[in-house]
Amino acid sequence: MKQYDHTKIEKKWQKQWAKKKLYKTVEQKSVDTAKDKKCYVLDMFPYPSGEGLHVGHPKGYIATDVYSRFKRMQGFNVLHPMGFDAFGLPAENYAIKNKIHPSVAVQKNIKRYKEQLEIIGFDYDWSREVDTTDSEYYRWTQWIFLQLFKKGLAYESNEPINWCPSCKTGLANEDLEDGKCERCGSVVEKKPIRQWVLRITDYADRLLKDIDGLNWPESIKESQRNWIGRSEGSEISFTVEFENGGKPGSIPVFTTRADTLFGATALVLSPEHLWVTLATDENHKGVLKNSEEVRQYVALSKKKTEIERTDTGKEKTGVKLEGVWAVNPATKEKIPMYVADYVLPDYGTGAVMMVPAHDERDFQFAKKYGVPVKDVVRPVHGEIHDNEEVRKTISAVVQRKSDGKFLFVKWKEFGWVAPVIGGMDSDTPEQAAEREVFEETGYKTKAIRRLGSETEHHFYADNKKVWRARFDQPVYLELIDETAHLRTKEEEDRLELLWLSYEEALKQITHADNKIGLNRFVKDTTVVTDFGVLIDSGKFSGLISEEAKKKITEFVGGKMVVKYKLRDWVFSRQRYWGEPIPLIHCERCGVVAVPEKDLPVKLPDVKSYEPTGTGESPLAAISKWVNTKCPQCKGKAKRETNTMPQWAGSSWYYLRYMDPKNKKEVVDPKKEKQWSPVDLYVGGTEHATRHLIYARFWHKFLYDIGVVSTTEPFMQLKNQGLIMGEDGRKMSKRFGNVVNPDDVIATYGADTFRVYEMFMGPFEQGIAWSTQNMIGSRRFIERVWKLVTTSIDANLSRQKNGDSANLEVLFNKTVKKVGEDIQDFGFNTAISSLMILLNAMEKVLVSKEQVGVLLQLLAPFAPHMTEELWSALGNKNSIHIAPWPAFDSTKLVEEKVTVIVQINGKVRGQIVVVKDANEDVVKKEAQENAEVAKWLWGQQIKKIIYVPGRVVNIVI
RNA sequence: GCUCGGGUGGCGGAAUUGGUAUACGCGCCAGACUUAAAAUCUGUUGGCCGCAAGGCCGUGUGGGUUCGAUUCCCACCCCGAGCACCA
Repeated sequence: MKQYDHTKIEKKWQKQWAKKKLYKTVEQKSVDTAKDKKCYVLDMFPYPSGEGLHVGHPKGYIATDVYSRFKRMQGFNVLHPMGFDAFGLPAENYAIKNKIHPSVAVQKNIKRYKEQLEIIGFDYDWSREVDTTDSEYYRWTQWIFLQLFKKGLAYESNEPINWCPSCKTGLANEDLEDGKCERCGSVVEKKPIRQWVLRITDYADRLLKDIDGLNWPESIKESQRNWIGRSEGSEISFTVEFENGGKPGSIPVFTTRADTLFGATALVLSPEHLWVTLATDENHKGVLKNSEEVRQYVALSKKKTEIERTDTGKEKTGVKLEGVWAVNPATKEKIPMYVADYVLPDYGTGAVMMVPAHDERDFQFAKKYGVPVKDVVRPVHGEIHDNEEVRKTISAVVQRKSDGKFLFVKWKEFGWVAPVIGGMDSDTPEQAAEREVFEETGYKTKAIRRLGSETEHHFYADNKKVWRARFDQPVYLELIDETAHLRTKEEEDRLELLWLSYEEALKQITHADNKIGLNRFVKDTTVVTDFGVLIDSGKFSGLISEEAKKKITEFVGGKMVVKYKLRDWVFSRQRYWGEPIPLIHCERCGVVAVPEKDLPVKLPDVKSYEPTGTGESPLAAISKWVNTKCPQCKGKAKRETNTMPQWAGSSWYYLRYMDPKNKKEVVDPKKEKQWSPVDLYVGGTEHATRHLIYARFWHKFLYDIGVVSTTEPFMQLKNQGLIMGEDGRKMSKRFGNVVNPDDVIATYGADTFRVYEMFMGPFEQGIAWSTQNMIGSRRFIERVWKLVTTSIDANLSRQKNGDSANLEVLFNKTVKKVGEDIQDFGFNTAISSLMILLNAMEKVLVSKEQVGVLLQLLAPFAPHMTEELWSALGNKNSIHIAPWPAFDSTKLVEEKVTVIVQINGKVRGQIVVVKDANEDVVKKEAQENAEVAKWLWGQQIKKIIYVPGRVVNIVI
């Protein structure tokens, strides 16, 4: 028996495979027939850092490798390529820090990554490798940009954008994390600089809608939906009038709650709102009486960082605009105007109507600044039924001063705990509340105030057996004295008095609806943000919110609109290491596209590439490169000096793999049709709202201009869970817990490494590395080695007790399960069933065929050792192109099955019966079983349930 | 706060349409081999009570549906992720 020498075996086969071009993908002649047997398996290509790979990085690559090998064995024409993404900030910052030119550093890092990947034994077709920094690649990145430019989807802008003071460049919204630069953690500023922006918002609707059809993890889909942030609402104009007699103007607001328009008691503008800017400038003195105060407030809020500005916990601030007012278009009432920085400038119209009664933020502001609160929606709880008995009630909130507890009653007959609730006659809610509290509890009280508006409840009154509608007004009352007066005997028998703290009350109150008044009092808020029925809203009173939105919008001449949170993609970086934006600024013709024949616009090779920090790219200083001729008028012109963001190259790389050497176009349409779309895409969750949105956007654009044939690039997406360090923390140099795959592979072998990473746990779940646990995988590999080599040595006639024929069912089951598990990424259970099979095989005499099947099933996971043993078995061709084993679906169940016998659902015994045993026979046998009979002794059997082949349950 | 995931032995984790909970692996314990150790092999291993036979309890908590619930329904608690003053 040969010793298992992983290093020798792995080197040998990696060399062989490369030599024989085993994994080279070829296009098939006929697109139509090729299409249904193709499989495009894609990894998110790495961004090669100077650190090299740690053991966590290859997890996804191993998974796609297993999957693609499996698919190849199933006869699919597999495309499984790999490449490198290397433009952008991280590479440039690394280069600056280490004083190596980025182009040199990147090539060095790529080389190191490739070496590390190669020893793991992947089946990549390296002849298709792409490198986003190669000018032959970025020629096409630039080409796509030009198409966007030509379609008007790339535009120049000077709006304030996110600026990272440390990286010295503008950033897209997607590049921020909690208002900080995602790369370096610096707090970003708002800075107006000239920049190129892509109109991704034009695609917002399609990007959102098409999410539904994707076979992606729910969490990623949800992240994208959140990020796009669609909301339907109304745009409504408010007339503005001037105290000094100026000409009235109007300001549009965006709202999703037009149904609350009658409750709009102020108009609020963001500090950046154009109207505010105009009203406070030199030319419009006299419009605002407090112009200076407003100007100062605006200046102050512009100084705040994004984080300070959008901190939800912070108290709201603002300034009233004196000397002007707005007119509520529904009520025609004059309402005050404020400027406040809780209103964001770049969402909706930058102005909102303030409805304190039905919006949490407005309520906070209104309370502080004394804006009136007007309730216009009555919340509805429960569902409306026909023939309801209607009651108008009050519910009383009574607090005792001495210990702060609240008064409740317990209904002795039903066990209900509730506040005092009583019917209203012709009196006011206050009078009714005082009367009811006294009658039911004997306490004298004084009503202080109503707690918000009425609430509406629909419920089934159990005690009276009727459906009931209740309109309830919560009222707060003060105790006149803390001693209760005598109650009638009748009341004493009916109701028990309880004094409860707020927390106790929340727990004990038996009907959730009865907590409303108490909550309004304790939390000191009467805000109702739910939909309901309109009240106090003129002719719209009585309508439900959903209906009223549209009708009120129409009534005031507004329109229904859709808004998105998604912002256009800030696409230029004031940095060196990126694709030059292929545009030319001509003194006469303006912005002109570089002619396609002149692409690529190569990044000039320079010594000094540090960012300038002025808002200009370092390229601007290279006059030889910058100064050029206008392609149209041949006059003096300058090149655009901004470069593209890191995400440009990765937004379309999956297309280039289909046709990596094409000099004439992005991709040959025939090849595109054969391979598109990507069938399976694997990578980390960190790309949820950047790469995966950008790539979808570009893909849809390319679809629109006829470059690609599908509307979505990636049909199925899987996220690998993170591998943490042995200490449970994220693997990082800082923690000293990084495990290097090269070391692991040198000691234990690539096959062990691969099997372990797939066996660790569910693929999509994060998990800590454990070298100890990995040894279990090594043992498994060694046991397979031993089983196969001893079988070969003994000429496949090892004598053991038993007979390999007994394994037939297990083999069929395992073949089925391993195939299914790989198909849906259940690698851990696939390996577990292979272990079960091995355990069984070790105990009996196995045939050459069976040994072969074991190796084939294991081949995608452990490609080297299975190849070695496969060839030792006498096979001439590679195991990796051998057809995947088939199973016999008639032989998935043993001839004899164990049926458990339960009595009243508890397992009391088991019987062995033939597979298709007659139900009555099984039931009879079950009762005769000695263990079971014991429990049945002297009992009356009520019922027997039989689940074929599984369980007999006897009910006694 | 909203949304999406997820809570199962000492640990990683398995469990078809509701049908023997803890497969497989790690660790632990015991045994074999060895002068010894490592490696390997064999066996045990959810908790409680019991000498034992055996019994009871057990999938975050509390209810419910069912002959039977890790699985379905309701309420709640905890952990992870995304979004968050988006009107």
